[in-house]
Parts: sequence; C-alpha cells; structure tokens
Amino acid sequence: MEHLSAVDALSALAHDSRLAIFRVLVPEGPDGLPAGEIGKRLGIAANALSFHLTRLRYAGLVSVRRNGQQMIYAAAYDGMQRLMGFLTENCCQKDARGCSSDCPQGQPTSVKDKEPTPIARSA
Amino acid sequence: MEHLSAVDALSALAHDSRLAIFRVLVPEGPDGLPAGEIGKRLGIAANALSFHLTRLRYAGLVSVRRNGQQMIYAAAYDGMQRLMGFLTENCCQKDARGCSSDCPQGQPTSVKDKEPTPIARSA
DNA sequence: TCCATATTTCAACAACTATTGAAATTCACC
DNA sequence: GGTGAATTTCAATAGTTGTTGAAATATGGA
Repeated sequence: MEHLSAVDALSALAHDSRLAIFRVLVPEGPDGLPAGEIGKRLGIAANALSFHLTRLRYAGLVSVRRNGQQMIYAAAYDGMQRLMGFLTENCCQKDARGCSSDCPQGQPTSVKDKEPTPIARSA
Repeated sequence: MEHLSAVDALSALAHDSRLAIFRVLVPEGPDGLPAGEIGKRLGIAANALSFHLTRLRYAGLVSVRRNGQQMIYAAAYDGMQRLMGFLTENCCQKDARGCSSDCPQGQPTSVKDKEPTPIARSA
C-alpha cells in the first residue's frame, strides 16, 4: 500500500460514523449486511449512510453486491490488511515489540536503518 | 483506546504531510528530530509544520521536548501501539489470519460473537 | 402497469480543516 | 540589553468534507 492510498484508507476510517459502520460489518464477515440494516443499527439516515459507504468503498475497505432491492455491504478484509501492513511496516518500530505488541514481528530491524520516503503528491 | 480517540489518531495520520512527518520520526526513535530538521527534510514551512505537529501531538502520536531553542519531536510509540491494538481488536477478523497477517493473534474468536458498540458522540 | 421498498443522487448549506503571510515568543549568545 | 535563530501563534482566506431534504433510480411483487 502506497503512502497516498494509506491516507485514503485512514481518512475513510477517521470518521465517527464510518468507523462505526466498519465495526458493524467486521463481525458479520463476508456475508455482510444490507445497507438498511446498518442504518437501522446505527441510527444513520439512508442518504448519509450511502455517502459514507461510498467513501469506505472508494478506500477499498468495504465491498458491495446487490441482492434484489438490497445492497449488501461487507468489510473488505484485504483492504484492512493492506492498511495494517502499511502501518506496521512504516509507522511502527521494527525491533522486538513493534506496534502489534504481543506479536513478535519476524525480522527485527534496527531503528534508523531506513531512509524515510520523501512526501510526493501525485496530483 | 476508545472509538473516539481512535478517530483522533486516525485523522491525525490521515493527511499527507502528517503521515510523512510521522514516518520521518519513526526510524529516529526516542531521540526524535528538531522541528526545523523535519521541515527541511519534507519541505514544509515552519508554521504549517507547527500546525501539523500540534495535531499529531494532540492525538498522542508524537511527544515534544525542548532543547535550547529547538523543539525536539519524537514518535510516541505507545500512542501508535494503542491505535494498532484498537484496529486489531475492533476492525480485524479475529480468527486465524487476522489483519496482522503473519501474526497468529492468540485467542481466535468466532466471527459474529460480539455486539458492535453503538455509535456514541460525547459532545 | 402500478405500487411499495431499498438505495442512491443531487443541490444547498453548514462545519471543519488546511494554507498563507505577518507578528509574536522563546532562547542562546554577544 | 540587543541580536539572530527556532518555533509558535494569529487572522484571513481557501478548500474540503459532512449534513439535510427532496427527487431520482432500481427492483420485486400485486
């Protein structure tokens, strides 16, 4: 995951309603939930919900499929996994206990062995 | 980490310059870097930099100390660790390969065993 | 075809966030 | 005390994002 799409994923989750939506979807697994059900559980109006779901979808964090009149949204685990991978790789200490505390992270790398990527805006 | 402070941390990182700043600080470890050096490396003006550093600090992702005229900023690993913990716990599948892919996550919990927390705004 | 349900789209507006240049603050050194 | 360097603060503005209500689209069933 590139710097920029990480920003997309982070900002998709950096909203109260969207984080709540995502958290509702996670335990539902690939089956997901119809938009209406999400809205009902969280008390979010249909149009606002649609707005937020689009944003999550754009960030690759949820997928959609149609089932009759309903749109079924599901957490896109691979998108989340890419985000976690990016954060672990770029934003966490590499030695011993990194950010996933109870998970020894494999290759311990010494701090300071890596040039930070300069900020580059694509557009 | 609560839902809301997770949103704070996520939105602090959900910006191109701030993510770049954080990534510059991570490999420097607890020694950190003076603000000016960060600005020089990333080509960010002093006042803008100060704005972003304040935001990161507010989110608990960097710490500051003074050294003479310089302000030394360092990545706050514990803040990042809390964020990673929150995401692993709330936004990832719990079974077998969760989001930290190569890290078997200890207690595998079955999907669907957890009521999602309803969205609650404190203010 | 007509109706009801589910969801999205649109446009207007409100709210928030970022950027800029100028001024202020803090500290070290003379 | 005065000067210069590092950093922050401020105010104005621009830009982006979220919210709301109304209208449109898509689907299934009578």
